[in-house]
Formats: sequence, structure tokens, C-alpha cells
Amino acid sequence: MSASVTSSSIAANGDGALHAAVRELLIAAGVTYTSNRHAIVEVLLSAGPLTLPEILHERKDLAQSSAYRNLSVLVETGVVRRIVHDHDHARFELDEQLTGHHHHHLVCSQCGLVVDVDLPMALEQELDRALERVATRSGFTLDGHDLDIRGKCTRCCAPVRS
Amino acid sequence: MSASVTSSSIAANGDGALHAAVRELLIAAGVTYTSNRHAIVEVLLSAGPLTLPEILHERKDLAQSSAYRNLSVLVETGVVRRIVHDHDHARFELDEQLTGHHHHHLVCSQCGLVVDVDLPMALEQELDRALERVATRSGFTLDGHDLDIRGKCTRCCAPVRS
DNA sequence: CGCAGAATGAGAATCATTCTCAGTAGAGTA
DNA sequence: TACTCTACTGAGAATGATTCTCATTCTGCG
Repeated sequence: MSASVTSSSIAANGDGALHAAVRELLIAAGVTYTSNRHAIVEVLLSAGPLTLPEILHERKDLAQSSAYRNLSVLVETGVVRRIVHDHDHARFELDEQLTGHHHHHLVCSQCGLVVDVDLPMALEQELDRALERVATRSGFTLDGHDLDIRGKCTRCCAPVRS
Repeated sequence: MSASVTSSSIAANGDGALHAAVRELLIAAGVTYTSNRHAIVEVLLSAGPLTLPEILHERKDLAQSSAYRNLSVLVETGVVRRIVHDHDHARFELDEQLTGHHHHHLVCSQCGLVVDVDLPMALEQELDRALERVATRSGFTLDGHDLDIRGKCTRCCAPVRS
């Protein structure tokens, strides 16, 4: 647990602290914080959940294979979370332990757009209690939850016929 | 809307009513309820969310390509829902409008097992209200929500080390 | 019966993702 | 500084779930 990190300490500080926390996680896992990995974290920091093509678009110097490989390293070390919906590409975002921001996703079922949203804290707590109960009853050990709100985004609802 | 179906009417009856409702949905979409499609619905009726290999295992007479094609027809007509998590195969289950049973999923992050679970109705209602508010605020039209509870199942938690 | 459109199934094609491998860079060390 | 060891890189090949193609078979209907 030497690399454990409190979300509050990071949320309270700037990007420098976040990168330091990322470095800690990677070092603890026995890998280095290379410039490619730094670049990926930087891109994810600046936007919502991104697909691989979107990440490559932001950083044209990244090789596709390296981006995929580094993303899986970052996922394994808990720096990045891979989220997958019913669209062709998976999306990647910084893990909540780093951003210190628990949130959910609005997902456009038409274009695949994903937007971060928050739920009232009281509801979130109530949810946590209920899920803990439900998981235990089924013999599961609880790790967390993902709440995806399905719908259509403004752009896809817009009157675009003909 | 001639093919609209109230979930209560189906939930109250046996499988016959369900198949009739499926037929209605398909006819309304201009396709027929063939024996292959019937077989798929039958398999999904008898178990939780299944992957394609699992469906083929149950019905060895189904061709892989036909199963995929028919599943996509069933998904497009609202008979079946495709659910995708971080594992290799997507899973398929009957749509809630047919089963009349709103539920969520416990997902084992190790083996990919998916189990249906219910939440207290009061919480579900509170959730609906909150999600409606959140979606509207972001300009989304709400279609529904998916709550996935991440964890490890009994089998994967078990002391299997050496 | 006979036609037309839909469905079937075997295999090929697609495409996101992962793997391979030869070359490179970086940390530690003397 | 030069050396070594190891991890990292990137181009391309391989993998594998899913979709497409197409020739054949079925089905409902006049």
C-alpha cells in the first residue's frame, strides 16, 4: 500500500500532483512513467472519455500499437479506466481514484457520445448501501458500480431530416 | 403503435403470450417469426444473459452466422437487448418490455458472469427522477438506464491459489 | 403449381485490439 | 564516458468477434 493515494489530496492540487500520483502508481507496479504514457494521461486529463482514434488525433506522434499497449498498462495499474458501450471503440478516462471525482455517464445511443454527470450525494449513498446488500446476497464482493444513462444527445435529437 | 404491448399483460401470462408478443413485434417490423428466431427466444427465456457461444451450445443446430444475423434482427425490433461489458463476447437477453421485469446486472470482473438483480422499487423511482433531471439538464432525451454492479463472483473469490 | 421476397448457412471479409520482433532509449554502474 | 541490462517503441502481422456475401432453400400468396 505504499503507493496508495488519497483522492482528496490530489483533487485539491493541480495537474502536477496528479502526474506525481500517476508516477507513484506506475513505479509501484514496476514500470516507468515514460513520455508516451505522460502524453496519454495529459490528453485524458483535458477531455471526457476518449476513444483511441480520438487520442491519436490529439497526439499524432503516438503510434497506434504503443497507444494501445500503454493504455493497457495504465488500465492495469489503475491509472486509467476502460469503458465500453455498444459502439465500435472502447473509451478511456482517468480513474476516479486519481481525479477524486465519482461520476456516471450519459451515453448517446445514436452517436456514442459520452458525457460525465453527477448524481446527488444522498442518492449515491443510498445506492451504495443498496448495492452492497444486493451484491452480498448473491455472493459477490463489491468493487464498484457503473450507471449509464441511455438517451440521445442534443445533436442526434435535432431535426436533421432532409 | 399497433404492435405496442403492455408488459403487465405478458408478465401475467405464460410463454405463449410472450411468443405472441414477439411475433407481433416482428410482424410490425415486416419480418417473420421463423423457427430459428423462435429457438433463440426460447433459449434466452430459459437463462440469464447469454453469449453467442452459450446460445450455440444450447442449440447446436443453429449456424453461427444465422444466430448473429437473427440476434441483430431481434435487437433491432426490440425483442432482445445486447449488453456489452469488458469481456470478449457480448451478451443477449430478452428486452424488459417483453419480460416486464426491470432489473440490473451483477458483473464478475474476472470471469464475466452476469447475474440479474433487483433494486428496491423506492430507490428505483428515486433514481428515475434524478436521472430524468440530469439528462434534461444535459440536453439528452432519456431512454433508460443500465446499472452494472462490478465485483467478483463466489467462484472467482474462492481460495483457488495452488 | 410457381413466383418473389425472405431466410439460411458456409465461408470470406472487416476491423478493433493484441502480439511479435528488431531496434532504441534510459537507468544504473564502474 | 562507455557498458549492460532491461524496458520501451513502432511497424506490421496475427487474432478473434462480428458482419457480410452469395448461392441455395424456404414460405406465403395468387
